[in-house]
Amino acid sequence: MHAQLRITSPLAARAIDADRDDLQLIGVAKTFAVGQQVFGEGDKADYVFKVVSGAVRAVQMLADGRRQIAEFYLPGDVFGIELGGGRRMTAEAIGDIVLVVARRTTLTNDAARLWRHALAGLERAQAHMLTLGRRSASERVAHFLTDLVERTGADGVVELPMSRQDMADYLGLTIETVSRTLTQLQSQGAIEVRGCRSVRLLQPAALAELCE
Amino acid sequence: MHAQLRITSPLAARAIDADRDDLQLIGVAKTFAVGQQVFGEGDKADYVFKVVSGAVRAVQMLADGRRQIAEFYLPGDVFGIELGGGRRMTAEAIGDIVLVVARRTTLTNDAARLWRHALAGLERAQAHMLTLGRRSASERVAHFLTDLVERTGADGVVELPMSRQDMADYLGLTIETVSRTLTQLQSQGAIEVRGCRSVRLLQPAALAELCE
DNA sequence: CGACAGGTTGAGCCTAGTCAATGAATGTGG
DNA sequence: CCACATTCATTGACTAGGCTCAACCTGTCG
Repeated sequence: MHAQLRITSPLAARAIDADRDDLQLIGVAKTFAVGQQVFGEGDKADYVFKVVSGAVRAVQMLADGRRQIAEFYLPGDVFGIELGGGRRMTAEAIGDIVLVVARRTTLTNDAARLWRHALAGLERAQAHMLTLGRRSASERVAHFLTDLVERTGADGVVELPMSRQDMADYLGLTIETVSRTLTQLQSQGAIEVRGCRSVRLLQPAALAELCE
Repeated sequence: MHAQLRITSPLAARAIDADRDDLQLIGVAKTFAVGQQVFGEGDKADYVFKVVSGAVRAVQMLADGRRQIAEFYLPGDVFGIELGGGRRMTAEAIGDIVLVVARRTTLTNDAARLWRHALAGLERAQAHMLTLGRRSASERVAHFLTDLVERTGADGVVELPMSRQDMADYLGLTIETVSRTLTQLQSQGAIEVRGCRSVRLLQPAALAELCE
């Protein structure tokens, strides 16, 4: 169940992260196909990753199949920083992706550079707890879209890399509720759903209001 | 709204954390009264804290009064590690507490020691997301009690430092649901509620089953 | 073009929330 | 020490938001 982390193309150009100021992640590029596991729960946490292209989901499962997505990682995001005790999440590719992979040990001297990524992750997790614990379905969806457009959105258009099921499992809802909520937001004129993987925000202010 | 962090008793014995191996937190002891704010949302994040006695809640609020408690900090827990951009939480004393307070700058050279605390916090936050997103009321309460007894419980008795409202806001429920769930678990013989601040776990196995 | 996975819509149900009343515990002043 | 006030917890009746189950639709790809 462990995705092979052996570098598949040792001759590939050694990828040095372009965003040096952010994280001098010296590693190698690696490609994963749709649905492929980057790492699984219980694996040794020897590597740290940075998304180059595509999106990754961090998944937790209950025995009966209930699923919670803790986070989506988009291009530029660093993930996989953990204590030694083994992965507590499964990370899977949503669509085909390219990551930069670096040994954790390589970065030990460089730990300060990972510091902010770890703390940023904590902050996002805590913010998401508020959503999961206290927000209504429409607030959750509005928050999700607003967050995505801030992270990736060109001129208010969000290209959703993930399925409805992924959205639902991230937001603590069902696919039906996500779908109904999108329809409802559309009929209110707040968004335009143009194909199920693309949403345009027509009234960002209306959505922002739902966020607070 | 910012709790005074000026040290109130400069002559107090300089507290060097007993748990050296864990975190060499060299700071001063400081006392807070019931409900007193340790720090508030927006404050500068200049200090790091460790709980000596009592319990602390980390609170997030929405404009309309909805409240989410991201975490409870119990004796031994370190909290308040954040990026520079200001507190995103309010931390409040539950009952009278004693903390050890250390300047963040004091610990910069010592950052590696805070590393594991930050990552442990991230892990706890991610685990809690699963609870908030995907578990039923009885599963949430069972999880909460099991967690507490692991962290503090002597022989299966949990002394709850927090009110029902705090529990509800941590679990993403209402006080009524928390209360009803406790009653229900009691009538199932899983727990014994002995006064509203003390619970004895009679069938930890039954609770553990609800946790997975 | 047909098949299939993924998405939407509808009907009914159920869990947890809301509103309200009662009960227990804690604190204060006479 | 007791009476009272106040806050917190429990219980009940009812409501509602989101879930379940099921049918239908859409888009994608061979």
